[in-house]
Amino acid sequence: MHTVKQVAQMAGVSVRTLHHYDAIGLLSPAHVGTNGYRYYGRDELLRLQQILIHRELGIPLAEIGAILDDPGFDRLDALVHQRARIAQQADRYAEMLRTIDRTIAELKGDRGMKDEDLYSGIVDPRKQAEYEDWLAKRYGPGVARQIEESKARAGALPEAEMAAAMDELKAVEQGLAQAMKDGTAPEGGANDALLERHRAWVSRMWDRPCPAEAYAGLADMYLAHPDFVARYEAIAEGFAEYLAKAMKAYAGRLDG
Amino acid sequence: MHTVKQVAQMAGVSVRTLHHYDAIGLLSPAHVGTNGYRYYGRDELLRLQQILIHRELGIPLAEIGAILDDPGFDRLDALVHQRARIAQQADRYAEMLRTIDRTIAELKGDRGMKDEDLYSGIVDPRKQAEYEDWLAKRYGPGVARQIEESKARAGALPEAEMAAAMDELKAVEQGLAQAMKDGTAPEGGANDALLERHRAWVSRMWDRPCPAEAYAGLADMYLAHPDFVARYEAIAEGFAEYLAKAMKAYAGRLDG
DNA sequence: GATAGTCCCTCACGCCACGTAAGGGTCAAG
DNA sequence: CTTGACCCTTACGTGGCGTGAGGGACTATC
Repeated sequence: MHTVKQVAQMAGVSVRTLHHYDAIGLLSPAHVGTNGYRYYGRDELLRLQQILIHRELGIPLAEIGAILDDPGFDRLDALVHQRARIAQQADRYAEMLRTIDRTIAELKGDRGMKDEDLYSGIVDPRKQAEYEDWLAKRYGPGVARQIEESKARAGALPEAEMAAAMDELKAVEQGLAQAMKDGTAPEGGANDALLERHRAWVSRMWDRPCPAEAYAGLADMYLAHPDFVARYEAIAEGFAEYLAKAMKAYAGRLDG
Repeated sequence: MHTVKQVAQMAGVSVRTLHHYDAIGLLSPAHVGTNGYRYYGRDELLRLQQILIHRELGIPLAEIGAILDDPGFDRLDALVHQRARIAQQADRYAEMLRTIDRTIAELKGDRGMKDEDLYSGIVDPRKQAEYEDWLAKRYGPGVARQIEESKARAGALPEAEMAAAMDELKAVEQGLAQAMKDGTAPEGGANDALLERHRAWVSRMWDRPCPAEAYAGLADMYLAHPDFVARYEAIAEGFAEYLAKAMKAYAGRLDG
C-alpha cells in the first residue's frame, strides 16, 4: 500500500492529479483510511500505468475511463495495442529528427526544401486531413477508389492491407517471443497455432501457397541474413534462432 | 504566400490555432489583405515549425514566444538544441516500449517486477527525482556493470551494440527512403555514400566481408521474401523495389 | 448576374486537465 | 508535546485551444 505522494513520485505525476483522477472516478484508491487518507495497491499502480500510457497518446481522460472499464477490456490485448501506437509515436519522433536535420542543412546551405516538408514528422497524424480518409479507407467505404489508387504503383499492397498485415505479423512475433521468454521449447507443439498463423501470413504475402519445405527454407534464410537476425534480435535476445528452430520443427510436423 | 487553411493543413494544426497564435502575438501573418485575410510566407512557416517543436516538448506558448523573440536567439543554434531534446524524448519512448514489454511479460507470467519499474520511461524525466542520477548513470560511471549484464547471454550481441546497429540501419533506410521521395534515381550514384554504409553494416552483422556479388544477391533475396518486402513497404510505398535496384546498381559499380 | 460552394473574418462562450492557494486535520520523530 | 512533513477538502484560476454564431469574400457554373 502506497500513499499519494509515493505513487505520485513513482509515476511522475502530481498529487493533485491523483486527487483529480479519484474525483472523476478514473482511479480510486484501493483503500481509504478512517482519516480519509488514500492508499493504493498494486492493481491501482497497473491501472495508473495504463492511464498514463493512454494519456501520453493524447486520449481524453473520459475516454480512457471508458476504455479501461469496458467489460471486454483485456489488459494484455490493450498493452499490445498501445505498444504499437507508442512505436508509431517513436517513429514520428525519428522523423522529426530528420526534419530538423534537413532544416538545419537548409539554414546552412540554402538548398531547396519544399514548404510542406518543413513539417514531416511534426504533424500529428491524427490531425492531418487525411486521417479521416485513412479511417474510412481502413474500415469503411471508398475502398474501390483506394484500390485503384494503390494499383497505380504496381505490385504494392494498399496501405490499409499493409498495415493490417504488419499488425498481424507483429502479433505473431510477440506471441512467439513471449513463448520463448516463458521457456516454451521451440520444437514442441505448443506454438503450433502461432506458427500456423505465421505460415498463413507468409502465404498471403507471397500470394501463393507456402508448403512445408518452403517454410523450412524460409527459416534457414532468416538465419543466413543479417537484416532478419537484427530485426528478430531486436524483439528479444536469442529470438532469431528460436524462431528458426520453431519454424523448422513445425514444417517437419506438417510434412510428417 | 499561403492562406490560413493551406498553412493549417501543411503544419497539421487547426485554423483556430493560427488565429490564436496571431491573437497572442506568437505568430503574425507576413501580410494581411485589405479584406482581413491572413497570408503567411516562408519565414512564418519556419517560425511555426519552431513553435510546434517547442510545443511538442511541452513548453508553454508564452515561453516559446519569449525564446523565439529573444534578440540573442539563433535559429540554427536553437534547432541543434531542440534536436537533442527531441532525441531524448525518443529515447524515453524507447524505454516506454521496454516497460510495456516487461509488463506484458509479467501479466502473462507473473514474474516479479518492482512497483517503480512499472513507470520507467513513462515518467516524464523532468518530473522524476532520479533524473540527475539517471544522467550520471548514462554518461558517468556504472558503465562497467551494464556491460557485464549484457554479456550474460553469450554469442548474442550486447544490447547496446544491437541498439546502435538498429539505429544505424534505420538511419540508412530513412536516408534512402528520403532519396526516393525526393525523386533521386535508384541507379544513379547519388546514394553511394548511404549504400556503402549499408553494405558495411551488413558486413558487420555477418561478421565477414560482404563482396559485391553477395550484396547484389542480398538485394534479390529482399525482393523474394515477404517479410522484407513488408518491412520496407511499411517504410515507404515502393521502397522495397527502390532499395533492391539501388543495391544492385551499387554492386555493379563496385565490381565494374 | 444570380446562385452555390468554399473559403475568410471577428466575437464570444465553453471545456478539459489540472495548478494553486486557503484552511485545517494527522502522524512519526525527537 | 512540539515540530515538520504529510494528508484532506473546497474552490477559484488558467492555458490552449474547440465550437458555434453571424456575416463578408472569392470562384465557378449555370
